[in-house]
Amino acid sequence: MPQPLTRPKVRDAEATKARLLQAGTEEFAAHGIAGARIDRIEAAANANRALIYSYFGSKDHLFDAVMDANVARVLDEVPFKPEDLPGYAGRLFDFLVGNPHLLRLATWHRLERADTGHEPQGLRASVRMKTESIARAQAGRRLMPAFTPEDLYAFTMALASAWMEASPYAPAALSEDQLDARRSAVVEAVRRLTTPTKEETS
Amino acid sequence: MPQPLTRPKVRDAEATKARLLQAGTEEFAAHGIAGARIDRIEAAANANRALIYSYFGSKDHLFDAVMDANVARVLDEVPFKPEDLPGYAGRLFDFLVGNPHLLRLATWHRLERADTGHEPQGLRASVRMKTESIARAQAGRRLMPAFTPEDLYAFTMALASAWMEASPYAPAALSEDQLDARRSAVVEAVRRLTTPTKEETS
DNA sequence: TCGCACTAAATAACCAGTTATATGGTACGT
DNA sequence: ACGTACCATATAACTGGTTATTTAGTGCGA
Repeated sequence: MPQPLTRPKVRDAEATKARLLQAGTEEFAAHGIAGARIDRIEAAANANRALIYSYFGSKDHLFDAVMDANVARVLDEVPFKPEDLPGYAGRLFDFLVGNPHLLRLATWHRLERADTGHEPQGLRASVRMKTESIARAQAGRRLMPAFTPEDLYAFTMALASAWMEASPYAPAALSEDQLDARRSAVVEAVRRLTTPTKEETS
Repeated sequence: MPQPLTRPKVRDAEATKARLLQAGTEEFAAHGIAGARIDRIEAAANANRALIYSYFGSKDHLFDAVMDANVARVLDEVPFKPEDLPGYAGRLFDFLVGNPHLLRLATWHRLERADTGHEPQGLRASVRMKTESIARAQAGRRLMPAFTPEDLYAFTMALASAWMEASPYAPAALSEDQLDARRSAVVEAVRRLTTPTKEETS
């Protein structure tokens, strides 16, 4: 990560934007907006700081662009099926293990940028899609109606990321086995939210 | 919060420290460590900035002191019984609703201060006490052993604060009824983690 | 030759932390 | 009762370094 990104031989605005986004992702994930330093991004991206301003407008807007790009990745790479919320939780857990800065970026966004009204591109629509499909699955009796769709979605997200709230930044501290055990526990927990209890009848 | 705190007529170091802690709590909860401004704390506390340095040493150490004070409050005011994790989740939920900056402070701590090695006074001991008492309750068959004590504790915390991860800073947006409904959902969710499912026998 | 990618240097504001000084209370000597 | 030396509390002004953003260009590539 301290290694500066490599530049193509020819001038390429798109490639430079990509490098700035990559360097911005790491810098913002590590330090947040207020703690991020333009000169560190400049150095890591191997690009001149003025380009940040001509391509993105400001430090804050670079953060927004970083958020948009990363949220898009999650939405693309973690498929969602309302009938299989435990599986979704497991896949989300895996994704967060593999991409530890994502949770940090999302958290910085909530803390530093929630009141600005800017929301990551596509996030609201995606959440609505998910809760509505949960509601349809419940109406079609393919899913327990014990919780509202919003609660069920929030709980699933919370459980999938619960382990990180207690851990330090680097997840490498956990062994393969410990990681598997945690993943199973998360899946099992979500299963219990979507499965009838002893005294309930379907 | 923009209203400066009132000063006693007589000089009183303890009262000044308390005002600095109070002003620091609000400033740090709102902006984090990097975003907090000494001159704003100075103004809000109605005290001189140099006192921050003579009483606490630095901006970072003031943050640590703020954390210690607030963590102590939670530990004091939210009683824990391993046999009643759903009730604990409900009480924690209530406390977080009543004290919205606490979750923000804890989050800033995790993001900005986790790698410094400083931990809030008494937190580690309290967590150990809780997980160990969960383990004892499971051994004594007063609690389902479906999850490890650590997982059960982490999940309970995550569910109690799940609603905030999705909401903006001010929780005032929710009506009394919505709040009650969310609280019930949290309690019910934790109950399902500690109760046998249909196919299980005690 | 024209536009665009890119650069170095400048700028102006900001900000954590320090210092030199003042002030109020208090204990003690007389 | 009175003065005064002493110390903790408090303050205003300052310092030196940092930081986001702008500007005035340079030169590549088509």
